[in-house]
Amino acid sequence: MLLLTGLDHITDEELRRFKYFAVTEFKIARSTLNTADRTELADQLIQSAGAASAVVKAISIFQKLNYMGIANALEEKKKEAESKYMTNTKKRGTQKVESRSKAEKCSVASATCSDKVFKEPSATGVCPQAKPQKKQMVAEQEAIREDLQRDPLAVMVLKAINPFECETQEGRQEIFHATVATETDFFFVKVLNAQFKDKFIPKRTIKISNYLWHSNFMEVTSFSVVVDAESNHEVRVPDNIIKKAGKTPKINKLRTQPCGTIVNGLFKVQKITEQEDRVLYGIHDGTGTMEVLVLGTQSKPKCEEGDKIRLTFFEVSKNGEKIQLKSGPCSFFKVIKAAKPKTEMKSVE
DNA sequence: GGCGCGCGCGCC
DNA sequence: GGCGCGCGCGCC
Repeated sequence: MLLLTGLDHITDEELRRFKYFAVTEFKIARSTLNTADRTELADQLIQSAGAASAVVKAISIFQKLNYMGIANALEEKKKEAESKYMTNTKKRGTQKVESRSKAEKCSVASATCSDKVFKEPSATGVCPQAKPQKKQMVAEQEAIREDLQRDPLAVMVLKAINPFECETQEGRQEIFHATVATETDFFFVKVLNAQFKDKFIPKRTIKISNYLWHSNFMEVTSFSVVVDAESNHEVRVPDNIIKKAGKTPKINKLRTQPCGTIVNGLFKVQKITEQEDRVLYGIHDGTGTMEVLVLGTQSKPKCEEGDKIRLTFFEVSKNGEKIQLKSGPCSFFKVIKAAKPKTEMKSVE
């Protein structure tokens, strides 16, 4: 399962390079390797070297290919799995029930989970057919190297929106956004695997590890591990933080925020400018006005002056001297129609 | 010392 | 979650 998780995170081109090294590292015929897909490859590696040794060798290949993000993450997962195996072995027989319930709590997308995942790779939510663009992949690995947070962080879920389809580095997939908080802070989360939705239930405390920290938001990927916290380890979030987390920021405040700040909120529209591949919305509140740029809306939602727009995961962005809110690849945009004024009386006295 | 801004709280 | 009020702090 560890292997498969690692292999799922590389492109087809990288897979070919992996196989090139695998021929010498493992004693497998090149012809057999070449036709293997990710699942078959993982199977062959294990057949050839045994599960434990196959992981070690795979890590060494990832290191040779300089895919350090993946190598490190695999190494970490391996250690995790080993320590789990040790405790399970010790407890076996006396506390079998408890260890099983632990495994069940663990998400399907986690690499340390039951071999069910191994037999059904589609259940991991990672799309093996995806052909990410090379440049994006490099950027992603950079991010993994710099921002991968391995230590579990306990947070309380404040809010989670319904999953929706969006274009990511791994192709088109279901993602969702959430807001979570610790005792002292709240932050927004981008979850790139809709299977985690059943963990992101408001008021629940969850532990997230192997997530990416993007300076102003958290990114949970298929590589991350999300588990329910033990009932006696609940995070208690003060009311003022909960309230602040859900508030729409004031426009004058947004003007002072650095580029890249993630913005969620409900705004009143006063002007709409439609262009071919984009729509500009003029928004206002009691503190000022601002522009919202929504890119690439194939289906332009009908919006009129006076309606409101709900923005999720928009970014503060600079367009020349002008500060605006811009949609990113994973932004969510919704028009909320203004309440219709009471329809005209049919008969006037 | 006065004014203004920002934050927190409570009501709707 | 929006809105409005009040309080406290910092600057002139």
